[in-house]
Amino acid sequence: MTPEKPSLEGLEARWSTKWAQDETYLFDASKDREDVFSIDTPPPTVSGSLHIGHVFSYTHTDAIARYQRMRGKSVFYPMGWDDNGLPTERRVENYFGVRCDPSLAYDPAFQPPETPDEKTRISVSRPNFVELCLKLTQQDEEVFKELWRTLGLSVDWSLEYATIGETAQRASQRAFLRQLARGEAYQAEAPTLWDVDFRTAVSQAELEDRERPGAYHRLAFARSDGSGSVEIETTRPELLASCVALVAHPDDPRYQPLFSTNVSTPLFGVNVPVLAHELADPEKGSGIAMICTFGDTTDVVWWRELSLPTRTLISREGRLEHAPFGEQGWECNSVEAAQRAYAELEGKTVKQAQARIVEMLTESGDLIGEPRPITHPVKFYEKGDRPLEIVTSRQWFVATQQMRDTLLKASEQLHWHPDFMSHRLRTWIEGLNADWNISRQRFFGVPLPLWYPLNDDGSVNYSLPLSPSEDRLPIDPSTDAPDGYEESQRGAPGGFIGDPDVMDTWATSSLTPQIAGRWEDDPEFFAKVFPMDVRPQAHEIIRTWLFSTIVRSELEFGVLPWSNATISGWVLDPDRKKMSKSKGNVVTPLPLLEEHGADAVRYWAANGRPGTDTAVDAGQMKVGRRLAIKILNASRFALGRLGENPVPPSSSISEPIDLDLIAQLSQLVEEATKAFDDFDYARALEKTESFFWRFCDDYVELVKTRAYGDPSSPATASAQATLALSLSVLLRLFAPFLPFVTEEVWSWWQEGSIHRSPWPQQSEFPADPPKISGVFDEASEVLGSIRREKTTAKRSMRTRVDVVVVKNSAEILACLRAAVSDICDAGGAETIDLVEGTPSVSVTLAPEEPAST
RNA sequence: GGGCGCUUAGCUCAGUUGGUUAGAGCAGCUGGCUUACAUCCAGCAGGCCGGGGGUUCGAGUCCCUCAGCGCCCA
Repeated sequence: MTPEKPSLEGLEARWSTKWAQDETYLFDASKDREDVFSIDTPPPTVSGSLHIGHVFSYTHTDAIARYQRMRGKSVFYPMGWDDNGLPTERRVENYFGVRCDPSLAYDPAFQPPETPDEKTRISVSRPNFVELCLKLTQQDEEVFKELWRTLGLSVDWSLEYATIGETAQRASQRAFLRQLARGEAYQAEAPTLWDVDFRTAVSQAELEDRERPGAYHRLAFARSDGSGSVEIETTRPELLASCVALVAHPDDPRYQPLFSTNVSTPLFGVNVPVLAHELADPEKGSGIAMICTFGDTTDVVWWRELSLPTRTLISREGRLEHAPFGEQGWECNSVEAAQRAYAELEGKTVKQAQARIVEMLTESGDLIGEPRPITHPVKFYEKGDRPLEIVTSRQWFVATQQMRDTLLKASEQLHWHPDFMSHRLRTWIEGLNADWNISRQRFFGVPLPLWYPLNDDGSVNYSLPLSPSEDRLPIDPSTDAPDGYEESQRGAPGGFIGDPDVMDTWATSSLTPQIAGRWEDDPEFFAKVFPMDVRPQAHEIIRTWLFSTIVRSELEFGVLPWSNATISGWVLDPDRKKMSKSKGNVVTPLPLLEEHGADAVRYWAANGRPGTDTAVDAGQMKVGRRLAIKILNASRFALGRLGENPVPPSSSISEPIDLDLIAQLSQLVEEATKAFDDFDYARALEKTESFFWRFCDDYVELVKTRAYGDPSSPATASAQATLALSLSVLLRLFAPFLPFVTEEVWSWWQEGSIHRSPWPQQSEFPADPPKISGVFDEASEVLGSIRREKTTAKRSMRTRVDVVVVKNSAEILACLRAAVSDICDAGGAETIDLVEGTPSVSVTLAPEEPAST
């Protein structure tokens, strides 16, 4: 039944509850694969803040999900929570005031303090820490879930997963073990990008360059043959003790005579060779550089390609560690002098050491001139606060560099929306310079499912890792024992130890299709959803999430994990600035949802073109709200005309203007369908919206009088049937965007959920194919002239019109003739004269009635 | 340094393979209580389509170039 005073209030709560009860969005796995539409939903990082950006991009995907569902697809639309990894660890440390100490034993009675002390962190065991992580992420997930329901995402909540959950752990460990078995994963003791605060390795994908002030220090190296010195420039003089060579470009005539000769380092007197390599930039500094182990990634390349020795200096905490001058590999001219000099530096942080060594070099006279300040890009972990160092450590890698060609081909096969986003992946793949390091020296994550045997002397035999059989997964090597061993042998000579590391969070996230699709746990189910139809995601994680997902899928299955990738833009603050916590301009979504309503916020989001950055715009939300209200009112009118009578069949649409509207409607359906098939939800909305306003402002006004007539008259039946059909079609076209208001109106006169009803099809329209005659447009034009005349005369719209003279071509007049009666009714005109001639419309208003005072 | 995207009304943006007079919404202004809606309706005004050059009968749209902004990669 149509309510007397329809309203948007409370629709979110009412309908989200009803949808949950009715399981409206339940995925039906019994359908054939071609009748399934599967979505690789991005699992939001639950420990991050709720962000209007979430609302934005998830609305886009939801609109597509709803469209596909109405097209008859069984939609696989899961929701995951990305809860493992560093952001959660950080949040847990701050929230509970704790710190993880893996050397401690589990304390089952541990309770976090009520009010955590900012300064003193309580040390807890790894299992206790993980418990706290699980506790907090569960709370966070509830908040997200509530937001998603309010927003009206048509997620099937029975498909919920978490990246720290058992299914995810099993899938991650299984995928890793299979890569290990195939030789795609390997371990290596190698120079690794290292964050000294988090004390973990990071991967190339997690790097970012930041512009930092630095200075070139010009240092003099004495030539070993006593014939003077060579001056190099470096931004990192504190690494001087780890210098293993100097390097210049092979074509550089200034240094060609020096190649293969030796020089000795200032202060420490270590003899190092002068070598040639193309990566040395003649333009940079003095054109000759010192190679240290290791100052940056170029040092690593030189070190590897020139087969240089290693003299490690930087510890995992970012301090200068002991340098055994005089011992093997640390030979120098004067052991005593080198030790004395280095004693000044040992134990200092990188920054402190630099300050001290500059003083020392100044005193010794080896620093030439003043340091020359520059600004240069420095590599940081994207979540880190201090520059990355390079330390040598044992890590597990996935061999991605050898996959370059496969990956480039995969990128080309993927359908990108928008297309140009594919460049991001291509340049990333082309620029790969390291294999994917997947081990992290952290705590809250999926453990590497490996143990290592201990030799009889208690040393670790890393070369023979022990792995569990797949049916044991998931395992935790810190509490589970490998096959053939007893727990009592842990740490004992001849026994075993567990791998202490966890996997990179992307090593789990890269398996979201496998995790959500129940890979190996339910092969039949998996075959129904994988490879998936679409991966929606943001563009800043193309090099991480999108890239790594393709890597895993190609390695395991040799196929792309999905056929489409939809890349959403960013949400900018109302001043078009990027939102960030530090700027304090992050917009939280709940107040907006409460103020404007979910449909209104969704309307704003759906207006954001695919891949386009969009500013938060309360004005657009107001427009959306107005649209929703308009839908309520227009529906009330249309359904009010039908009264208690049954909906007239579309075969009773007979009036030319009605047929013309239907023809235009049919064209709209075609356009909206095409746009949606191309993932262009915004175009579908735009077309539907502009049609709808014209429908309300012109069509409804033109046929209003006729629609009020006797239902037994064909003209009235035609108008009523047109209103009913148009309303039904328009509601369904709006349903993916405005799920609440459309469901509300649908419930007034239809059975079942609109979100389960079929997407409008051409077969619903009377004529096939319907032809646009133009009568509606022409009639609207004349009606517009009448309105303009009244407005210009500052008269009410109710003002009567004595006569309207329409001049136009015979063809158009013939077309218009069928609408004369409707125009007269809508415009309040007595007669309309149709005259052949140059196009014009003249309107004569009835004289103003004398004031009745 | 290489690449990608953007630049259209005061603001936010459409403009689909080149094709009448460049559109919408918001804001502004002027009117109107017209029985679906005043949370509304009608109308008006507002633009060298970033600059320059070229291709074409015809360019917001294609090509070249310059500038500014944003991003990706090194």
